[in-house]
Amino acid sequence: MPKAKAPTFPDPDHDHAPCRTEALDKAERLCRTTGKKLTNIRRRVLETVWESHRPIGAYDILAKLNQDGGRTAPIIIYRALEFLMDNGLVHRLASLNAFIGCSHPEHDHAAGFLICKECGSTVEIESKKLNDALASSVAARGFAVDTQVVELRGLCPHCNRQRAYAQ
Amino acid sequence: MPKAKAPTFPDPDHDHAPCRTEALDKAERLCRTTGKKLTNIRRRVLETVWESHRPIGAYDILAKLNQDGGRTAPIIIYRALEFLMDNGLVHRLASLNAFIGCSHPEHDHAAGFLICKECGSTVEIESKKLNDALASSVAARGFAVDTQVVELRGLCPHCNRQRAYAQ
DNA sequence: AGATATAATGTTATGTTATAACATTATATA
DNA sequence: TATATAATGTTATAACATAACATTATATCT
Repeated sequence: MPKAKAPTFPDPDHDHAPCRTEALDKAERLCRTTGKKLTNIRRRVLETVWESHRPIGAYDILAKLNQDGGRTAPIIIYRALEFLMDNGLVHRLASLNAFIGCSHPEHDHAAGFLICKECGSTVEIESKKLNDALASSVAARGFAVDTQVVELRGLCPHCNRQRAYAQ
Repeated sequence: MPKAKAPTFPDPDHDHAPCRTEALDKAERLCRTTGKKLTNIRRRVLETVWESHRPIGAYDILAKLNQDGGRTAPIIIYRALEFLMDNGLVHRLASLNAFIGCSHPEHDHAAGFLICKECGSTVEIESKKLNDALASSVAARGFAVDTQVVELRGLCPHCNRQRAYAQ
């Protein structure tokens, strides 16, 4: 298995098409492998989530799917999102009530997120150091962690630089 | 200044009255010091939040305040909560849409929370190690953190022990 | 004290996010 | 092809949160 590269913030000007394509391909493969069904609505929701690196709300997904006259109901979206989350293809950001695609759904992982308050770009981090620190500062209290929500809001490198020049 | 003791999980059988009293006293003092007004509704909301160590939702607070015939509206509660949060007296738990009292509102702090999935008891942690780990694993990516949401769900020591015996 | 500015609360309505309950349709398997 | 299971569709509503504007309380100045 190739060594995972540390994810960096997407360049605002990057060509996004491959990100989306790759994510969709991975999802197809993963579902084929596990026997799960990536149905039409699920694929369309996943595509919509992957339209950018910014989290998107369920009702915004809904609006996009309905923009050419569709009449899909909210619960349809939520059910698709539930499936996608159960299969690691999408994460929910509790602090935003929004959803974002996961680029490495292959392995289970306790993730954290960096959310740029300026451009909205969000990156998933999976740092051993971070998780170890969480684990140890928690084990000391006899607490057994199950699931974690780690969402850090701030400025991404690009927006940070912009801001410096703006001065 | 006395060294802060590491907060532990509240014993399920502990005498809770002093917790509430102390929190209210601190709030009074803090507001007197800063010139902020701890009005009636704000105090009542804070008291309600401090009825236990479990996070409570805004509408549950509302229900408690209205239980003897009151007709307070939701926004009144949210405004009181906003004041209390602005002054460090209450924290919001994004993963639960709920609120919990802060026992050390004196100093600004980037907190994390341990939430017991069994009994609901929630403890605020403020570990230097944890925050350093967050900061460093994030600085490496050129990200400048502003605010953090760290909410860990799992089993508190008491419920963990219970569960062991239940086998 | 009375005028006036500011802060807090009250009132009504509505926006936003998420799920419940049950009907129908598609898909897989015997 | 019968039948079970999974997925989607439909309708309604629950749960969480805020907007806009009116009224009341409190502080400050003259």
